[in-house]
Amino acid sequence: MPELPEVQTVVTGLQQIVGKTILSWRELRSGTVLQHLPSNTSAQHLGIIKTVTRRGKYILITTSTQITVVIHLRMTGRLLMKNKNAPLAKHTQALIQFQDNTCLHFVDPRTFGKIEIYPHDQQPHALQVMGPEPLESAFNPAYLLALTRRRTAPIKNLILNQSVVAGLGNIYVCEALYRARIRPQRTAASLTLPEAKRLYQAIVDLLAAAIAHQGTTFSDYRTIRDQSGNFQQFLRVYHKNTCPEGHIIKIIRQAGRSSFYCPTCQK
DNA sequence: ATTGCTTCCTGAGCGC
DNA sequence: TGCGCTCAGGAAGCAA
Repeated sequence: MPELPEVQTVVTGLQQIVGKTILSWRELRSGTVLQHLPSNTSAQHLGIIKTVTRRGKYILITTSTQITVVIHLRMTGRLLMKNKNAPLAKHTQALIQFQDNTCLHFVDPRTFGKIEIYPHDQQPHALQVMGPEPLESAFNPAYLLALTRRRTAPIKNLILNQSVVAGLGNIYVCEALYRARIRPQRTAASLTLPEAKRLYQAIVDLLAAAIAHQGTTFSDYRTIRDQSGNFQQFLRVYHKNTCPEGHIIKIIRQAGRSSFYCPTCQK
């Protein structure tokens, strides 16, 4: 599933659409594109792409006509750059067509992904309450330790929460907790200062390494050139039978998701 | 305020 | 071979 490193890889790839003129968008599956523009705005004149950026797991595309296109891939969404008359893959839900005969395809089998079109001064509520970017200075050991005080939720649930820290999903949370040697079911408040420091460092190092390897392809994620990521070969606990030390991995259920951890290495 | 459960959806993998 | 069942999970919405 696309988490921060995968979304960052897509956004980096999408820098090639900056400067392109949008001709139109097409919604092939009803409900995929949510339009929040005033009713007197013509959707046919979306303008020229100015920027493509990332916030958490959201992709933000701004245009010369003061429009922001917000895309969330959820679990199985893909964005693929193709030429105008390229055949449509199964589950292609929407298309953004450019004047230069290229086209951005949004493919999503499970249909949880969304494209939202906003005026530039509006954005989804989730972005307004989103926590700091983990690779920026607002996210640091002191911030993480302060947030965990008086919180009874498991540490895993806390760092999955996008309003605590942006961009982490199930894979990187499991991996970060293994690298920090902390069990996922520990209450947040039970973390010590050294543990908070380890967790911070594990998150930062892990995300940087995953970005350097174009993300993790577990099932559906691809780059915009339809290539797999390479970080899956560096996973230590997620969907593994044993950790690198040879201990048997345990699986428990938390926040509706599978937690993979090593009962020996993680305390 | 915080926590946790349910819902959305379809393909893969499994047992029989 | 093919059927039916279970599982995968991000985030909104809601209940406690």
